[in-house]
Amino acid sequence: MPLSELAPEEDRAPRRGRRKEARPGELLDAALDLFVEKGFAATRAEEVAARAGVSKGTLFLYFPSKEELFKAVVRENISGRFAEWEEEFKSFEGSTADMVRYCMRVWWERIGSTPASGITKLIISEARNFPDIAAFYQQEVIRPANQLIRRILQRGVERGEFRPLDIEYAVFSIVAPMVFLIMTKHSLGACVPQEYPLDPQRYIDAQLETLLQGLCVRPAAGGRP
Amino acid sequence: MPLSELAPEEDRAPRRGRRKEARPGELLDAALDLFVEKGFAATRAEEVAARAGVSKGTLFLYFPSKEELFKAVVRENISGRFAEWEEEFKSFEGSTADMVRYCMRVWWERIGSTPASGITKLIISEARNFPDIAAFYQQEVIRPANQLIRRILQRGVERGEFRPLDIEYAVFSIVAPMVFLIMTKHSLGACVPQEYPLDPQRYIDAQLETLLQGLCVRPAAGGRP
Amino acid sequence: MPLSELAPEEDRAPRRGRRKEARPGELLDAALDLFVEKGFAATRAEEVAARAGVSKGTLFLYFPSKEELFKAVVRENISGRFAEWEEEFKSFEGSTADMVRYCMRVWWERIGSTPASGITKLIISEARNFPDIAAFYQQEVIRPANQLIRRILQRGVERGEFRPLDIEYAVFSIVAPMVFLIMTKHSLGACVPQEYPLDPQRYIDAQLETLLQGLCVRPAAGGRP
Amino acid sequence: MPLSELAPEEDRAPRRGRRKEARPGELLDAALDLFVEKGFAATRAEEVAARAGVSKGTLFLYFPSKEELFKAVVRENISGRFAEWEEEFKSFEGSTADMVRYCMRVWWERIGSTPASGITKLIISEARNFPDIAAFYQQEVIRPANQLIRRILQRGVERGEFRPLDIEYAVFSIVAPMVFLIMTKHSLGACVPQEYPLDPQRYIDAQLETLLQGLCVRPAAGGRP
DNA sequence: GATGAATGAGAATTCATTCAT
DNA sequence: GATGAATGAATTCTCATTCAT
Repeated sequence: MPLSELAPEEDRAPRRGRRKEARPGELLDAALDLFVEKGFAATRAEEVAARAGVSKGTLFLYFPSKEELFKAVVRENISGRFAEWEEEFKSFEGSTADMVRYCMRVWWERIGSTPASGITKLIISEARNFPDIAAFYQQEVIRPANQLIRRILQRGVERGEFRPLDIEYAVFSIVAPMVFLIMTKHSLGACVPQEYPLDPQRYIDAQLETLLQGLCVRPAAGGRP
Repeated sequence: MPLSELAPEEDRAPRRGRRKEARPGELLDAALDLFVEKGFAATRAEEVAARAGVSKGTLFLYFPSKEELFKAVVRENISGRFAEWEEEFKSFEGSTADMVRYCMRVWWERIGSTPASGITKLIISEARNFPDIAAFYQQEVIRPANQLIRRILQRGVERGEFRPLDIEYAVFSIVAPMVFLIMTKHSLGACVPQEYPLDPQRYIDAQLETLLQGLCVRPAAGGRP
Repeated sequence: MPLSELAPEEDRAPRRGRRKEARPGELLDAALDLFVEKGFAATRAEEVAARAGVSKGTLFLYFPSKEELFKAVVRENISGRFAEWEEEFKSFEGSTADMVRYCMRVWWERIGSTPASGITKLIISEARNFPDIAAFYQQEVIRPANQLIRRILQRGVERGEFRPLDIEYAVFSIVAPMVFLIMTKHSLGACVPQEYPLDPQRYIDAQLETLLQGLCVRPAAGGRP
Repeated sequence: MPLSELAPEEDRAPRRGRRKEARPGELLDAALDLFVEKGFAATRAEEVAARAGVSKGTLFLYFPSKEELFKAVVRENISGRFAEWEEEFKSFEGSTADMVRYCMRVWWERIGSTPASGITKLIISEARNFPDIAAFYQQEVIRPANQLIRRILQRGVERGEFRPLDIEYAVFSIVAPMVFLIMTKHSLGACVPQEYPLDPQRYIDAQLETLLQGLCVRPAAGGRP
């Protein structure tokens, strides 16, 4: 048995033949990056393949067309974690303000700061070229996300922590700053270095401060925001 | 005197034939629409020409390349109105909360609700393909806009109307909802009809409500903003 | 009678409306220059018009197509002077060597040094794209020219001035240096300045020297070269 | 051992399919032919591809643009054989007249009669559209060629075989007939069949006869040339 | 399975030619 | 007659996709 076979595959020079099962994933990662960076139309299939370390032909071995690759990228990066999050929130013990804080921070940790955040920019940029993908994303991500936030706001109002709200539209007070942060990160933030990137902690703190004071009932005096 | 003579010349210009003066504008309008809708790469030059009612060749008579057309679209739609707005705000008499309200509403009227709003989506989507245009836009639009808002917030804080703020980042509490509204309008909002479009008045009112309560000092008691 | 009419037309500012009858000629001159410089296909009709100081439309007013313009250029620059030259030579009194000298020098004066020399380069470059023009040129220019030279050589041989020659092919001993000089002038000579242009007098003298010694009978005795 | 194994590999290569090694050469050959025939501008890239038996796309796989193809054609057909020829001449034993004869005949065999001769017509026709290529050709081909001929003439003069010459310009007495023969072959000669083609042996013999008698010292006495 | 040479439909761009003014 | 805005056929070049190896 040659020594080379003892080393884990990826530790060896990955010149050729990496873990086979990993290829589609690497292609999807590369595709996400490039689609986010340049848009669907301006991304060349060969570039995706090159970044994934395979040849052009291999890309089409796993995905029948560039469009199918796009769909797979969206599917792959759709957070299917809403059920899990609903659970976390159902058993949440603290104040609703804390829920909102937790919500934004955990979102940043698990989504916003990861490459998956790019999917948001991608969908926004490409929605009108792929209306069915857009509808799918609306269905699978945006609607559940909004629903989750709506429940939080409802809880706040019901428990007398938040003032009466136009809940349907108040949702966007939470969503907009998150979307804005992502858009910034993936567009201007990636190419106008003297002004960006924003500091995400400071950004989220600043938004939360104003947001929560804006949502909470104004007490004779107020607890910490 | 026939009524028709009251109409400005260009309204009676021949639908086809010589109209050198009008062409570039029509092409820029068509291009803005299509670039916003499909992105730069996915928009065919011939489509732009067709939408402007001219032939492919005519487009290249006025713009030496598709890329120059893109740049011209951005240049054309850059709001050079910040000086004017600064003026309006300098002489503003009311409360700073009213300034913020005025700011968002007037923005919607003059920018958000017009086709020019598309430029924001366009820049965000294409920034990384056109970094110099992005830098230019940052310089000419974003920086002055942020500066304007920063001044408003400063005024609020200085006059004791707003609580102490991380002004640099508090700016985004005003910008984010506006950008989000535009993005919605130009992406999902244009292709997932069952959930959109948002009602802009209601949206702006809801955001202002939370935003202003979030910014203002908490009074012992307070009239609603 | 207005004063302006006294001045010769071309002396006045030729901003607009030059001598009408002159236009086709100016177009032909411009076209010859540009066709020689860049070739037929690489010359744009608008450039020809611009160099002639008229608009694109005017060009097509005088010549129904770019190809017809080309044909007119060739026709215009065809030396119809062979009859006249035949005459000159018929009554020529001196030695045949002097005829040859006279021939090359007069050719340089009347053709080689003028813009009309470009037609040779043009024909050589474009012959295969315009075989009928090539045939026409062969018929109208090359054949008579060769005929003229053939007669000179014949005279030299008949009078015992020249040695016996393969007259048909000896013609090229006179033609080749002239064609070469023109080709040099209009191609490399126009763009490799450190080696060119050749000095035409010196060139012609050098060629004549060798040529005539080569043609003349060797005075006393001589091994074949 | 089967005979077929003696044939070089590329002779047995499949007419279609993978032939990366052979493609550029085939394309260059096709391009040389067509550029010589029709000129650079009038030759369509697709035609070149078709003549090489491949598709449009394949051409651009090997050459990034039509202009680079042109440059490659010139580079490919530049005779790098001057060193070798210098060698042949250095060790030449016979008379200088024989050298001149050998020179023209060997030139016809190795260059003039091959497709590579087209490069001369190509350069002359396109020099002004590609001045840098022209300069390169001047540098790499014309200058060494002239140098070679200059040395021959010098040898003739030094050994008392040739009369005193304006060597710089006498070079053209050898070059001009060769260039003329090539130009004839590739332009009128290819499209006015009733007068052409010239018989190269007869042409070269006729030129040599006159040329050498013109160069050699006149044996006993001499009338003025 | 993987590759990359080859393909050809499609997009940007050019430019001869037309024609309303 | 002259103009130059407009046209669209023709051309260069790109790139998703195929397929022989």
